[in-house]
Amino acid sequence: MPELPEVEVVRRGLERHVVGATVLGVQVLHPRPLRRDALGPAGFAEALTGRTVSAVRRRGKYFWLALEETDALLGHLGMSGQMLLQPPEAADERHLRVRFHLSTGTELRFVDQRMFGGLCFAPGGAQLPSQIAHIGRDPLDPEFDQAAVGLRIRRRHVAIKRQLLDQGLVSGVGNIYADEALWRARLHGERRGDRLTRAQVEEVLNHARAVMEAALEVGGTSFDSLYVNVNGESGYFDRSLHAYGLEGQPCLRCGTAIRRVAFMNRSSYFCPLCQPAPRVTRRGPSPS
DNA sequence: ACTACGTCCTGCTTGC
DNA sequence: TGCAAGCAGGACGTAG
Repeated sequence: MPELPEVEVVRRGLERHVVGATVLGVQVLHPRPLRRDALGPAGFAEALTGRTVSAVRRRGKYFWLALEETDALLGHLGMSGQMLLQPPEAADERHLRVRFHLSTGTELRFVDQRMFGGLCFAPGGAQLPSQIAHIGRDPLDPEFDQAAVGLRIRRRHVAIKRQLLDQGLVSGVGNIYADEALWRARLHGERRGDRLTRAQVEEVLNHARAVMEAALEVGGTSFDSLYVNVNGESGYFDRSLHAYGLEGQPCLRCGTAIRRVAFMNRSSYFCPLCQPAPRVTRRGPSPS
């Protein structure tokens, strides 16, 4: 599942291979990935044809191809999306959704099995598409204001894991890196932000940044064959995880079996000894 | 205004 | 054997 490091790997690949290229044609093979596009498949194709990519940018898990520094092609990989550069003679991928013919002679292909991802045309969005104006800066952004984010976290009566996953607060952190950052910070995900110290919040944010930077260094994380970077090469990083997906395995710090609990229609993994649950798990007014 | 939960998707895995 | 349910999960719409 692509999270921030994987998307950054894709961004870099696109930056290297498509900046300067002109879109000669667009073929939409499935309407679903364009569900957030205002123009519809035909309008989408028309709006992009003839445009030249001037830059490739990213915020959190979103990336966009700036078109002559005015409009943009905005994308999100969802759970299983890929941006592949392929020679025209390469066979269509089973889940090929959108094909771009480029002036470089290669094809840019959006492939997405589960179709949680998508593309859309962003008028005037070269610097920052309006569709993602509500997305917060990510911890790898030079302008990420950690003190301000920390303050917001400590003002909310919301569990720390929910806040880490709140893309409007801090973007780029998904379920995997949230669990990893919490394990490193020895914090249970149900601990409420307003019950944490400034140092604890600083620490978990620092760990979130550190684990994503480490993943980026080795080319992104991959847990199955669905994620493939822009060149078709799988990323890898799963060996460095200490909590996510390790139910029943001993915690590397204390040896206690890692536990898995249901959380927001997904799972949370944590060490029950190193990351003790808060005494009050139910939400509500603070006892006074 | 803010928070929380259900829904969207497909394919692999698990269980009866 | 075959089918159904479970699971993965980011973002958004809507309900509270």
